[in-house]
Amino acid sequence: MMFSKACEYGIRAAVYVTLQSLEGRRVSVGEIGEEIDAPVAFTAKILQQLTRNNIIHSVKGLHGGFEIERVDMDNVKLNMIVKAIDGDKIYTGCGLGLKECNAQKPCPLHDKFLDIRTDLRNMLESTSLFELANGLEVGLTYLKR
Amino acid sequence: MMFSKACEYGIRAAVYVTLQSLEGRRVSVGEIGEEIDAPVAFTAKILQQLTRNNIIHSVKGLHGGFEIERVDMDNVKLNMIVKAIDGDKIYTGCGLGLKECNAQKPCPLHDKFLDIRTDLRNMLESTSLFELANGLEVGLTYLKR
DNA sequence: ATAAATTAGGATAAAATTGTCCTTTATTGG
DNA sequence: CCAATAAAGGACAATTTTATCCTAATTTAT
Ligand code: FES
Ligand code: FES
Repeated sequence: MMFSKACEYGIRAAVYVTLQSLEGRRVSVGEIGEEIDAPVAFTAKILQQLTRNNIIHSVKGLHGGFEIERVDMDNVKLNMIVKAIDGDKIYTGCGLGLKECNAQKPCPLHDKFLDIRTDLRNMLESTSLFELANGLEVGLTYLKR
Repeated sequence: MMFSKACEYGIRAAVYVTLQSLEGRRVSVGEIGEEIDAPVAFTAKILQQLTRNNIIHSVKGLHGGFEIERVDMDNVKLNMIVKAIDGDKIYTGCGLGLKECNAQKPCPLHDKFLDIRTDLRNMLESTSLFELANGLEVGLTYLKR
């Protein structure tokens, strides 16, 4: 609705990896797909993007899998994931579909749209994976239903 | 980025029709496509949806075209157009892609997402076509670039 | 009546996104 | 070294969204 499916999966996956890394567990693509209720092979592609962008870390081979370091749980904010997967159209795009958002030659919705986008941006830039994993840990929130 | 392409075209088209109806001019699909820089045949489909939803009015035949009545310029709010074209997933969807947004079993982003969505909703429900056409009329805003 | 203009609507086509499958590469344990 | 395990990556398939084209229906002017 706001993010692509790939991005939604990406965030859910990253949060799940965070949750498990907090317990010291490395997780496989299969487990991730299962636990966030996403197609495994597709999720694998997205995890590749996240590792290439140094958002999570992958280890090949026996006992391998995905993990995230404790510092990164705080340092990685949602906007980094969104940017890695959906690019920055969420920041540069125009709400009414003009080539780019441009205050010099704004679309009729520009001002109102900018307000909301700024809030969205602030939200994404300030929420960390750790924060999101916390609610999960205490059973307040869910990654699938 | 937030609305489908169809919805973006739909809003731009409706605003253009509003602008021209203010001058008493009925406009053709061809002119609309031209003036909002959108594919004509595709725009035609979208205009059909808008007329079926009584958002704008169409007249067939020679000197026909699209128009919108003065009262509707005030009564039609953006949320009606978005709903007609994109449905209500913008209201009911979950930011992280769970089946539906559900406060009983919320995703980790639910609270923060709801704040932003509420603002978006309020914005859409309170801005009318007339308001948007006004900025255009005085040359402050643009429907194409 | 007829011709011209204009929307309505159906059938496709093209492009983008989402999803699957299979092979390769790296790592570990025996 | 060898077998087993797991991510990386390439090729392809399905679905959805976007876009085009053609015909039908409606209205107006002559
Ligand atoms: S120009 Fe359209 S949102 Fe800024
Ligand atoms: S449950 Fe995800 S946004 Fe409400």
